[in-house]
Amino acid sequence: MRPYFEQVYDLVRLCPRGRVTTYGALADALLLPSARMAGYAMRHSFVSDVSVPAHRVVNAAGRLSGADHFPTPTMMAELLASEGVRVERGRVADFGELFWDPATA
DNA sequence: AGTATGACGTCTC
DNA sequence: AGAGACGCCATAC
Repeated sequence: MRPYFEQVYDLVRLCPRGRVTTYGALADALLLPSARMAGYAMRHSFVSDVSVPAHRVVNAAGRLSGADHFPTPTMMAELLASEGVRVERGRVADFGELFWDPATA
């Protein structure tokens, strides 16, 4: 059994460009006991040298809850925007359509 | 070994 | 709609 974080990283890396997923969905797909672990792993991934498209992971409401943890608060939205994801007022506009279910990966 | 801490989720006010 | 309370459980200290 590999470390929790690594499992989360691998799954997030599978997220197609221009799509987004949620912490809860990741937790469910990985059978994580709680969604907090997904977020915790993401935060740790940033301090680690792991390259993970963390900007594609948002909370259940499509909010960019992790934006504050990026080098700059606007970086997350910029990255998403550059992939064709519309971000308005700190949340994904077409979250319902852009949502990518990690369980179907 | 015990306490504190969350890039969450859901309910309540 | 916005804000606060609580449950969740692996890591960090």
